[in-house]
Formats: sequence, structure tokens, C-alpha cells
Amino acid sequence: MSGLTSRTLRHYDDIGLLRPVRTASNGYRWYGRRELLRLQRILFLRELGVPLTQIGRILDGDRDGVAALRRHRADLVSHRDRLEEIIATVDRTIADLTGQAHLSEEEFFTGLSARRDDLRRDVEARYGAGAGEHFASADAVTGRWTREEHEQAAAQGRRLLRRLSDARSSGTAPDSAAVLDLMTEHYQGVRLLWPADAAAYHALADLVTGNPDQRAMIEEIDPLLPPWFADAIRAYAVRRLGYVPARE
Amino acid sequence: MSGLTSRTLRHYDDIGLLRPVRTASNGYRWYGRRELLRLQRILFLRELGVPLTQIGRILDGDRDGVAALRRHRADLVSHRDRLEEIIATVDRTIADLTGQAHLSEEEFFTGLSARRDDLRRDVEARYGAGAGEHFASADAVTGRWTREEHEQAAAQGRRLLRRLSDARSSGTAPDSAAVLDLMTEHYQGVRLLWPADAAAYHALADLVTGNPDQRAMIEEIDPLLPPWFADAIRAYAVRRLGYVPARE
DNA sequence: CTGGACCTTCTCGTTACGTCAACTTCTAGC
DNA sequence: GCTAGAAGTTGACGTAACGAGAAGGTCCAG
Repeated sequence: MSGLTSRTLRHYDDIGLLRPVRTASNGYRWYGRRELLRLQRILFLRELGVPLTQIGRILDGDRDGVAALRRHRADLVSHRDRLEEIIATVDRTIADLTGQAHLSEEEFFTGLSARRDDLRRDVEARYGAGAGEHFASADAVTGRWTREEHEQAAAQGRRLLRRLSDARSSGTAPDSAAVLDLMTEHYQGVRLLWPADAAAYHALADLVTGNPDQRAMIEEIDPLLPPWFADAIRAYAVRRLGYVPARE
Repeated sequence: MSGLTSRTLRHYDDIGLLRPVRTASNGYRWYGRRELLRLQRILFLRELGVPLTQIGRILDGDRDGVAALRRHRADLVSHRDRLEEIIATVDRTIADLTGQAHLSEEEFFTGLSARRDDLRRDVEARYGAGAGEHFASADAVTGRWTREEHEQAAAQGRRLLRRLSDARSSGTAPDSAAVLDLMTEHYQGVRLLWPADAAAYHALADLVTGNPDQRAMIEEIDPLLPPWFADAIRAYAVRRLGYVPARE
């Protein structure tokens, strides 16, 4: 009924977590309705990752199961935070091993580098000569950055891309609320450099799939990311910035 | 030298992860410089949570340790996501057990409820009669919400408060980048309801410590949160919205 | 009566060591 | 040379939550 193996039930009997209502002379364990209800509570807490011994205490003593849950929650949170750190370290290690370190000398949100002039020509070809002026605006901001600040910005950008990649590979839609929340960071990163309105930000989507350098930089983190990222940019422009796309 | 116990070294010898350079006739294990270097790599990978058997394969085969790391990273990410879900479930359970369910019928970002008129009077007393007009603006938005949407908004608000509480209790400063990122969600939640500019948002900080109902609602989630939350609001207004506080 | 399904107890294996216990070896001080 | 103490050694058991397998008993339908 519960989908548990008999072995598990025996284990719970052994450790005293769930005793059968009676054990027949042939050794068979018999469980009643009360045991089923208790089992449901056990399975629920087990789902939450609470250790069996604690489950027993919570169900038996029942005095202040909330406090126990709170402590358990604190454990979970610190465990998650630790994982977060470890993931970041693994990311840095992978980046090191695959020689992505040079990227940290470039600047992310505008995708600068030695190829900066290429990007500018591309932008002007796509959006008109006026668009190139934003480069001056960005320069006004980044010009005063130290090398360290450049690297920080690049690292932050890569972290964001990796979080987006995580979302993509777990099947999350680019217009889901969770992704749009992440895109807020991207939009603000862009806004830091030049005053992109909804339409400009929407147009930016073409760049991440169409511009070879931009695309390559993103693909280095996740080969499947660029088109999904472009969708996310467009979704953010429409859903959060109120951009109304032109009808075809 | 490494801080490991001798037991651990013996274990690594047993499983073949780190063999001594030679074992003397008296059984003593002797390690050389090469072993120390290998140990350093072992400890690093162990820090990342890689299982010892995999560490052995990575260090020995060395063929495509990056791929192994990537797989490990995927494991970590899904583990973290699972933890995230569990934490959310535990939160809901605690809320249920402590009878916080009624809160879901209120609306979070403006802190409405039966005490709505009190809040309005408080706001008008603090910021002048004009400020009360924002209530009409909020009504225009929320008036069309279904009950479900109200509950969703309330739940999202509580989730945000809990994430802020997590940050606070782990010693993170209210003006750190990570917290300001979280505050983006809050600011956008507020913006959904009325057009708060930098100054208005900055002023809002007084409300979360000064208004009894607001304060109580937040304290129910974390008794120490209100003043820290107020600091975070002010920090966000200054650092991300460009608000310039008046000098005293 | 029989085959198969289902039950039992017992034991080992899993991870990465901590913690005894019992014993040997090395080293410093007298 | 003797001795105490520090440090090394090899087992063996315990940890959490069961899975897997061995060896055997019980129940039921045909």
C-alpha cells in the first residue's frame, strides 16, 4: 500500500520507529489503521530529509515538533549555502582547467575585449549608427573601473550565465517567473552601462545569438544557451518592461 | 603536516587512494614530496564533496577529469535544487503548524488586512496626506486579483522575507551585493502596486520598524529581521536607485 | 499435493572515517 | 641499560538507512 519494501518496514520495527499492531506466532507483522497514519507522517518527514531518529522523537514526544523542524530547517539552509559555495568553487576550477581564465580580463555585460571594435561595427550595422554612441556611455562607467572591478563584473556575469544554464538544463521555460527574476540581474547589469529602454533591451536579444563573439562566449559556458538566453531577454522586455512587439 | 589523522592516512592506503612511498619493515608508512602533492589534490577534491573513489579515478586516469567534475557539478546542482524545494516545504509545514495560514488571506507587499485603514492613517501621518493616494493605486492593481493571486503574492512575500532572514542570520550585511539582489524582488513587488521612486522607497524603511502591524508580521518570521530589513531597504534605495540621503 | 507468492531471520555491504583495544617501536632522560 | 611516554601498528566495531542475498517457513489456489 505504501510502496515501501518489507525490508524497510522491518527496519522501522527494529529501530522502534513503527511497531506492528501485533506480531503473530508465525512471525508475520500486522499493521492497522493507526500504524498507517503514523507511517504517513513518517514518510512525510522522511521526504523532508529528517533523520529517522528525529522523526521518532517528533512523533512520540510530540512536544515541540515545530522547534525540531526549525532546527532541521537551519541545517538544510546551511547545507544548501555550503553547496552553493562548492558549486562556485567547482565552477572556478572548471574554468581554470579549461583555460577560461583569460575571459576574466574582458568585460562581460558589453562583451568587450580586443574584439570591441568588431562588436561596435556589428551593433551599428544592426541598430543604426546612433546605437554606437552607447559605447561612449559604457566607457564613461567602465573607464574608471580598476582591473579588479573589471574582473568582478566578468565573474558576476559568468555566474549569472551559469545560473541561467542551470535553469535551462532543468527544463525551466525562459519566460518563467524564476528566470525573469534572474534576468532582472542581467537587465540591471546592462542598465549600469547604458540607458537601455524596453525596446533596446528587446533588440539586444539578436546580439547574443547573432554576434559571433558574444555567442561564442556564452556557448563556452553552455552550448545550448544562446537561443534560450535570447528568448529570456525578449520575455523580460515584454513581461517585465512592458515592451509591445511589432506585429508582423 | 596536513592535519589529517593517521587513521585517515591508513584508510587512504587501504583503499589505494594514497599509498606511502614505502612501508618499512616495522610497518611504518613513509611519505615523500610527491605524496604530499597528491594529498593536496585529494584534499581539494574532497573539499568539493567528490567521493574518494572518484577522486582516485580523476587523479589516476586523469583522462578527462573535467568531464567528471562537470558531472559532479550537475549532481551538486540537482542536490541543491532538491534542498531548495525541501526548505520551501518545511517552511509551509511550519507555517501550517504555527497557524500562519490566515496570513495568506492578507496581502503582503502593502501589508493589508482588516487593519488596512490603520496602515493608511499611519502612512498619511508619516508622509503626508498625499501618500495615502498610493492606496488607490494599489487597489487598482489588486482589486482585480483573484483570491488565489492574493495568496500567491502573500506566499511570495513570505518566501522573500525568509530568504532575507537566512541572509541576516548567517551574518550577511544588509548592504551586501547578495542582499541587494534579493531586495530587487522587494522593490519590484512594491513597484507593482504603486510608483515608488528612490526617495519613497527609502522612506518605506521607517514603516517596517515603526508600524506595529507591519513589524509584527515580519517579526513572526524572524524576530530580529525588522531593523535589518529597514537597513536593506535604505541600502537598496541608495546603492541601486541612486537616492541621496539628506545630510543632517 | 504442489508450485509460486510471500513471509521470516541473519548477514554482509554501502561512505569515510572515529574510536576503542591490544600490541610494538622509537626516543629522551636517568 | 632501563624505563616511561609518545607514536606507530593491525584488527574490529559503529555510524544511517536500508538493498541484496541466503536459507528457510507459511499460505493459498488449482
